Amino acid sequence: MTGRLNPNISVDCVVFGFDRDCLRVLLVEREIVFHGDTEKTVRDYKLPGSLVYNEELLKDAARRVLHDLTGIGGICLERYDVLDSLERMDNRVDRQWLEQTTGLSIERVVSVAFFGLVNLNDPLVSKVKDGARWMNLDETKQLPFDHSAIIERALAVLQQRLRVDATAFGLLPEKFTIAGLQQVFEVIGGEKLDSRNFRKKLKNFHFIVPLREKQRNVAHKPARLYSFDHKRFLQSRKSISFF
Amino acid sequence: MTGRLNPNISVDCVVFGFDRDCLRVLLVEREIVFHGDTEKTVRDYKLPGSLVYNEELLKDAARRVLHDLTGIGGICLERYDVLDSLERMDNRVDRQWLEQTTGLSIERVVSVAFFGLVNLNDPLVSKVKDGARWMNLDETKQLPFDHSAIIERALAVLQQRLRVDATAFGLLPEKFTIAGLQQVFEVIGGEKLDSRNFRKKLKNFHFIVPLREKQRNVAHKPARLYSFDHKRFLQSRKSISFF
DNA sequence: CCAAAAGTGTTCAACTTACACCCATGT
DNA sequence: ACATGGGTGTAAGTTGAACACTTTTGG
Repeated sequence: MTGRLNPNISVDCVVFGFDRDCLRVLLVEREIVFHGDTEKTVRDYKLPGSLVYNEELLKDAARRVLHDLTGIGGICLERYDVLDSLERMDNRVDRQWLEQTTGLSIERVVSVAFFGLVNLNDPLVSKVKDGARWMNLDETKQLPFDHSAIIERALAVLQQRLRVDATAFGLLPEKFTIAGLQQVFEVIGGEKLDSRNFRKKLKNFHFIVPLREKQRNVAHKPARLYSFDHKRFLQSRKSISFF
Repeated sequence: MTGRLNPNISVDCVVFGFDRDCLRVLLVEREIVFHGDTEKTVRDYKLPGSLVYNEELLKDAARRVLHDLTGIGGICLERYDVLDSLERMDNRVDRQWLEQTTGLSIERVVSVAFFGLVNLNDPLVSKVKDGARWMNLDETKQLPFDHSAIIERALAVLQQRLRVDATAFGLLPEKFTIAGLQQVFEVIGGEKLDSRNFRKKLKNFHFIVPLREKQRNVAHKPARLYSFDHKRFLQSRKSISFF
């Protein structure tokens, strides 16, 4: 991307990482150098975000910024919020940091928030640039600024999507077990589900197709494997809701 | 509001007007003067919208712009979308019009969309400035640019809100009939409802309180009047969904 | 007495929730 | 043989949809 950065429009990304039995959020370390009587450096973690180019769609900007700051690419991002409070930049820290890193003079920044979801078992994604870090969701309750609230809202929207989307299957291997699928819903939904009722529900969903194969080398009754049929999913898309 | 307009950020408002048995949308006439071989003036209707001041929250901007362009004030607006396509201003007409009316040079404009809902029987709202017009929803399917789609999305969000909110009661007088309430849901939802099932559902909602009063001077069995108890509504807010 | 809208109940199908035991494998 | 997670069925309650007739008033 070339062209000029727009000093008034930014994007912020909340990327959730599914990690078997917990959810994480991708943050980037920020270094702020204060030039006072004595020079002082402060480090903290923030959501990856930055200004947008004039010729750039917001969703493209979100992907670019995410890739530049964390090294992660090729993921789906969905817009879900707009941050326009006047105090966001009042803190001077954020503004100063932005001015330092962009070389622009910053007055008003309206930020558009995106969220996405990846599988942390995928090595393409679990390894991030220096300075980026997957923080456990539980530890994000006390982030600076409004970032904790931004994450909380993103999670709520993600949970909605999960009920209606094929999102969940993006986190699973080609061949997966019902228990594996259930775990996705449990971790993201944040609550245990009854496996009998869960399976009963899936009976209606013909886009989840049983294979002849089973697990091997597990120290218990091996589970049947299933695959996700995207074509059938689109056909039956009308009236589906998980849970 | 004083200060400087930000040339990169605008708001657009979709205001629905409930008119007994139909829905309308508030549009403003726009006049574009082309300076060609012969001077030509073109008029069309657009959603009320304009640039935002640097010191202004988006929701305040939306209220201000709406009031300035249409004369309507004091209504609730909810943010529901962001319009960032690069072609929006490609048309040259929109850009030229904006530059004419704001005196700014326009490069990139990201617009944040709001919607609201008013009662057209309320005379404070049914009378609008010259150049503004309540257009029947059915007639908005062929508006220029992406405005028809913007309205369609706004309607979808409004319909969701209606199921969960106290929105409907804002359109009714202090004392209303069940049939009146049902009509709100029918007009906005765009479908007839079964009155037996509708009443049955309301039985659970103790924030709709029956009065001793009845209608008078109607040429049929007079209906009982009800009132909306906002306190009780907030208490029972947990698990409510109309329909 | 007529027109017009108000008001009222039942049945059926579909879905949700809660709950406990046997099964197939690896060690 | 045992530990581990896989897999199954039923009963009770709730919800949503369909459907027709009697009541009360004004004219």
